[in-house]
Amino acid sequence: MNKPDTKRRSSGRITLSDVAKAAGVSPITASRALRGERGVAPELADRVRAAVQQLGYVPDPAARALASQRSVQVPVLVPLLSNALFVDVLDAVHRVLFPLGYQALIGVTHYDPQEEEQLLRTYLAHRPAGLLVTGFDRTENARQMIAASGVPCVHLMEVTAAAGVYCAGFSQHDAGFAMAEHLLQRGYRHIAFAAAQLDPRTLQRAEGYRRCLKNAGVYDAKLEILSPEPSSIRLGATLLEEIVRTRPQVDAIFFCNDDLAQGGLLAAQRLGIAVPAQVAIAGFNDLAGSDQMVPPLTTVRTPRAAMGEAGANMLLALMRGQPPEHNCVNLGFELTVRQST
Amino acid sequence: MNKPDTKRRSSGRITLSDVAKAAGVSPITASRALRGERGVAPELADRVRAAVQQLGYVPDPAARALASQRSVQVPVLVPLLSNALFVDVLDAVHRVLFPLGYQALIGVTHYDPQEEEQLLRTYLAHRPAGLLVTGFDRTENARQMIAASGVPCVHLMEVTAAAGVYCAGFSQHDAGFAMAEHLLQRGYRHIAFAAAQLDPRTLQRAEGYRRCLKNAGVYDAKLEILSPEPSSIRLGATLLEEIVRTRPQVDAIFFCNDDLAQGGLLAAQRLGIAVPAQVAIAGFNDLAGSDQMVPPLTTVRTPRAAMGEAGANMLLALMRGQPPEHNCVNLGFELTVRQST
DNA sequence: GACCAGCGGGATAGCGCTATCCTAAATCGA
DNA sequence: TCGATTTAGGATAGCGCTATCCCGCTGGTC
Repeated sequence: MNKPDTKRRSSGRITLSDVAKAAGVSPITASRALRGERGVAPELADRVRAAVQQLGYVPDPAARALASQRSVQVPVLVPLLSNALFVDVLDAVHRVLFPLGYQALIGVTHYDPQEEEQLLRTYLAHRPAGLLVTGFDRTENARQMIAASGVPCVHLMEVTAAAGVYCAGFSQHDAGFAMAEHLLQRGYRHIAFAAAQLDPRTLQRAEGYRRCLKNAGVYDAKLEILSPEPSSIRLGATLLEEIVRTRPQVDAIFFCNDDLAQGGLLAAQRLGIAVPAQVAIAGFNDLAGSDQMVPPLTTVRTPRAAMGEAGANMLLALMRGQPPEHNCVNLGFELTVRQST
Repeated sequence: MNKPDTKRRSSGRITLSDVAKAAGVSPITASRALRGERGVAPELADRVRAAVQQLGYVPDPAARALASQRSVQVPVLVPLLSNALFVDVLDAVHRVLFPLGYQALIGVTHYDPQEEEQLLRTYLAHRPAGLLVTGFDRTENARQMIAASGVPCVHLMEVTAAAGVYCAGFSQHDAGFAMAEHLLQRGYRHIAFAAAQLDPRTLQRAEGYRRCLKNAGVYDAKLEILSPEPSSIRLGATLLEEIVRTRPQVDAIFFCNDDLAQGGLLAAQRLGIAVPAQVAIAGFNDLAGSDQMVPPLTTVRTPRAAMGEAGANMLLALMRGQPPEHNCVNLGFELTVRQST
């Protein structure tokens, strides 16, 4: 009759002690064996692993986090989930981190620095193992919280030359420049830039466009149509209609994202405007469907999966205490010319 | 000179004890005050809240989880993120749970029951507060793990009459039936069903379509085109091409998802097939862009945000120990007739 | 052969919070 | 008025794991 001690709160869960007992070692040794820490005699380690198997032991992440001051969680802060762009990045991140036991926590900032700050506060309280954030644009407070926490952090989507910052992305500016250049080469001279959301990366692309057209001496500020509304296919249609109505001289439109471009293309079709004969249309990101449009959409293929993967791997190195090879990985982009320009 | 005790491991973190000390109460009272548990004199509670504010205290979720045997995490298992459908559901779930301090953990099963089982094993080890899963189709093992864990669980996307099961969804079968009925009413008699992925919900829609056409006596098994490949715009184009090539009698195509239908519509356009004059095209889910297609796509609007919201609210009730009003919420669907049929 | 670094194993003591029990004061009936 | 409840606050003891210190044992060094 082993009457349970009066004050037991046990959850019936199989604990490390159970494993240790079964393996005939002390709990600490079992712990070390499972984490592959320090020297544990191979034979003991095997016994521990066998006991784990036999008992179906699963470590308790909460206890682990509490004792070691570090969890397995990796918050990933993205602006939106409704843009396929970020979904692809997340997917790649998850694919790298999950098999290694890390938990990607998805945080949605809605492009709002205040909201991001709030999310960071919450997530940092969870003692995350690492942190992935989108771009460099955030409140001073947020920056300091990240720095003060000591949690390794990798920035996605953009690149910078700044020291001590880890990032995996590409030059949004150069990509915008490249597309504008392509349109110039095709002979267009009244090239509009239609953008939504106006997040930092969109503005960098706008700057690339601007710089390129200025170099060629064909820049016209009136041909920039910047809407703060969220990007969508419908908005793309609206923007195209507005452009053809108010700026009839426009012979090409560079949309800052493919959903806008797709909407623009469909609107052109509805209005009986020939693409690219009357107006050329270009997009950005090469989202799903752009290659199927009629005509297929010229766009810039961005390294979404590669950014997620590279960022996650870089973070992995940092979390393990190994400085990664490069601070900043520039993954480039690929101008994808199809029949809409 | 207060030399730290020899064996301090303190992380410098502000703890509940600090708050309690500042408020002049015991840690337990502070804990109770913050959780709004039992009776704590309003004045003391105020003092505690003030101390929290002043010190910038944030509770440690790991410690909390360890002590209370329950975390604030809510895993949400969805098949894919690349289908906007699930992203909308997730977004709604997050919107409900996050403000109340819960953490939605996103798990992607890739439509694979084994993978789902593995994810469940991992997530259940985290002592989640609740669980949201997609549909009812899972391994027996997975079902038992959920039941044994005692974690409240709500099923999304489908409905069932089974007792003791919580769900928020709509009848996929009836939705498939309704679309088929609409096509019949429009006078189409050779109605093809084109599907991809072939997950349980797709098959339920297929069954609805089948039942409806059989009732009308116009069912033809040869007009079902079922592809196990993942659903995509491109695949929709391929399927349409295949249908017009091999089944020239077809006068309407019911695609099981809007991405397929959009791809089909674009392919028809490329092939010079008039929609709906030569072939009518219908989709499912009313995804972004379907209303912008040329012609706009007839589809079924599904209650994605509502399912996420209702499911999360139901789970909330369960997590608080209150049985929800209904076991199963049927959120219906809406046939959205546009010009493609 | 004494000495010291290196290594494998274990005992101990928390990590920060809450479940549980306890006590003393307040409330309540009859 | 007095015992029986109820109530508010606190003391205590973990939750399950790992950081930290400790010890005994090699095995080389001079």
